Amino acid sequence: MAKRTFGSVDRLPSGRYRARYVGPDGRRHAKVFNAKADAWAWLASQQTDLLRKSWRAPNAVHRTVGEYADDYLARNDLRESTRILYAGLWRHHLREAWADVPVDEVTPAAVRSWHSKASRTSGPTALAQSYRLLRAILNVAVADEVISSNPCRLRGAGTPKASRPSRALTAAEALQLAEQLGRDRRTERYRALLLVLAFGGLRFGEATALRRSDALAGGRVRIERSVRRVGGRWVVGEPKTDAGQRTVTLPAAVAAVLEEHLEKHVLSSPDALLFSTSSGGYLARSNWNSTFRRAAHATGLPAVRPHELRHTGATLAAATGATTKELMRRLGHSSPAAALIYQHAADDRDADIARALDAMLGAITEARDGNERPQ
DNA sequence: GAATCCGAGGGTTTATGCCG
DNA sequence: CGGCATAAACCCTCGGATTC
Repeated sequence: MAKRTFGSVDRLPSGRYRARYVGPDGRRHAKVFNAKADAWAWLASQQTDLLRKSWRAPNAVHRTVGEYADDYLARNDLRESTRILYAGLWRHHLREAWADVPVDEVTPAAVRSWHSKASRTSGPTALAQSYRLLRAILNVAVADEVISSNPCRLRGAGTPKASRPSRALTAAEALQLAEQLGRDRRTERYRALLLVLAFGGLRFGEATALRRSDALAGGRVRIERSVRRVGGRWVVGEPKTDAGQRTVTLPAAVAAVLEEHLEKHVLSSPDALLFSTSSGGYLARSNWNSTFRRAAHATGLPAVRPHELRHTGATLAAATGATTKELMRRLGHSSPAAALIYQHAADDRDADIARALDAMLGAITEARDGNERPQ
């Protein structure tokens, strides 16, 4: 049942009348009048403003984009990594242009001209992300009803162009890289890591969080955590869902290399890192990247990225005919979307399926001809 | 002493998850 | 499905250590 009146009017001890209502900002607004009718009239006018979307919270109109940004970044429901990312976007791409502009003076034209100017100095992704951040910040002002609509209306400006897809290395290329790493005694300790990434399909952060005690018998590796760097500090995370926690079995040849690696490069303590820097700390991605790149260059492989090793692991697993569920488990995915990509990548299998169908059809034909079905 | 590599830092870009 | 949040990867740079 709908409320019959908007707001309420009550009588104060002084004998005057006070009109009150709860605004879209969740706060209660009030004004005192001498006459009861004036109080109701004021309520009616506020309601009209609300319906016309022209209602403005008192004192909020003149807040600047910078003030809204500060609030936005201070929200406690942002993860630290996101806050760091957004703070960087704000500092590098938005602050100079927008910090001192009152939110109600941000026009679509101003946004457009900022965007076209910024497109000359920012990369496409940074531009799209900072545009989205600006839009998100101003959306708070819209929610506050300080402005009636968001001036960020550039079509498609929030979605950067997709980059080129990454390719998976072949098993042979991965082995070639491993050999290359083994040639130099300085990079030899990276060889096992490369093989584990390529044939186990582990995420880099999962591999570098592995400890001696996670290497189980039978070439199995237990993945229970991952490590990443947030704002210059190492953060070891336990996966929130069960999907990330899993045990991956490595091919025997890789397991053998890992055994050797354990003897030569890993301290004896059960919690010694399996793949660490020479000083025993977590392996930084940038260092692994450059080592990887040098090896790739030395073997004459076309441009490859370290992450493509994971694609290798995934694609090879898919090519063995693993089901979506099996792939998800091995890769630690919580949704099938990613695993499906690899299954498509393993489309070579289609020919095998066709051959198998041929065999079945042949068998049926033979049976119809009265022959025994060959077993 | 120059060349090369390692390790670290920080900004940028991509991938994935989640939710309405 | 799109927007947003977040995780993860990429990329560049630089100082100091190591090797040649």
